[in-house]
Amino acid sequence: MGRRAHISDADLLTAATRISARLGPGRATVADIAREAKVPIGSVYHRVPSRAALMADVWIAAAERFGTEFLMLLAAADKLDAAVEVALLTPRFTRTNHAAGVVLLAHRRDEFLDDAPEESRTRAARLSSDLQKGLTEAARRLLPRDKRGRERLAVALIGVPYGAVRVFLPQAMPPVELDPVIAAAARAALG
Amino acid sequence: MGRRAHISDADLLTAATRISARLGPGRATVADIAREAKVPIGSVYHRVPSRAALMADVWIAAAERFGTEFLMLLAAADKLDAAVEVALLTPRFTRTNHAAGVVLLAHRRDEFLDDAPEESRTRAARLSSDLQKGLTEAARRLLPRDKRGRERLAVALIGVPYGAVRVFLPQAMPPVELDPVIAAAARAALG
DNA sequence: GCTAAATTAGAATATAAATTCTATATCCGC
DNA sequence: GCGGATATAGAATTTATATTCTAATTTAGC
Repeated sequence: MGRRAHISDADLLTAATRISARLGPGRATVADIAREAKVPIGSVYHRVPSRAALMADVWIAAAERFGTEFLMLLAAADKLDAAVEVALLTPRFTRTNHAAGVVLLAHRRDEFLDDAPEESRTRAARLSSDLQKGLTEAARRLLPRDKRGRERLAVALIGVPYGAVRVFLPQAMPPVELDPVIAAAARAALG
Repeated sequence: MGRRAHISDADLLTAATRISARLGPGRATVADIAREAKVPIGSVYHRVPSRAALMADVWIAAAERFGTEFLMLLAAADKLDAAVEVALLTPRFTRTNHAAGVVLLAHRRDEFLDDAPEESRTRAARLSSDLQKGLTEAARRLLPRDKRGRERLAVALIGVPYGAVRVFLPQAMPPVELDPVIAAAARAALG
């Protein structure tokens, strides 16, 4: 077999997520991440081919977790009022997964993906296109009259909660009192 | 007197604003900015003491332009419906000043200020505190019953339009059809 | 207990970009 | 038209980090 690792790959990803949430992906150095994970710098390069690949993994892991839930809820929404519930995923996810929430909401996707290897880019592109598809389909169902239905849905279910939560991130947690405000705003944005 | 400069300080700031809007402040190199401004690298250092100070200036200039208008409108708002108009400043400002809008909305304040010299930090802190003061005062006037009035106002007039516009930035322009959606959402968020 | 595999460990090297330095050009008032 | 002031110009240096390299450990199976 060989020597067993101090930490798992998941632990490294968690450390990288925490550090890049705190400092932003551009300022998260490999040394910072290694320190947070309590492994030497060299060990990091046994797990991942490059800092850029690790950063991409951080974003992809966070986006996958959020996206899966989002699309599940969205697909199940049969009425506009049910769609409004989807908008509440953003503050809820952020409370449960603060670091991943900060990665997705307080930083930019491109900061994580700019130097990413091709494979990571492909996975990230797939996530984005899945989201677009989900929105398009939901718009056809929920806003059949609206020519710009998908855009409206994106603004109401992603943009509005995103902006509301951003008022508090990255330092603070979005308070629970925010949720009804988001719901009301999203509902109004849906027309 | 001495040799006259090829470009003005304002031109340099404009170039820095454009480049950092496009690449993000972390990836905007002095060489990139010098090229955009059509001056040699060395000349940049005749104008500003450091890259960090220039980046701080970029953010401060954008925030000052936006903040002044925002606070003026907010101070003049005497009813909730007038406050809703304030929320529309964000998409309008972004259309008129795309680069400055992207600086303020698609990047993070801290990315511009992290390494800033003390003087820039102080100016930036003043801008933030002016905004807080304006919001507090407006909350007292417009939402006297609401214990979290300032927070609510921040979410409705900053967070909501910010999130809505972010759906389109940095590549696209927020379409004019977005404005009524923002107005409706902001109005709803105000309760 | 020995050996090969897998990992820790961190020093050495490479790289990219900020900053500084040295020279050169232009301008204005005299 | 001369001299100090100010800017251009870009090469040289420094600095901060990513990446690579060489050893030294630890483990499982023989």
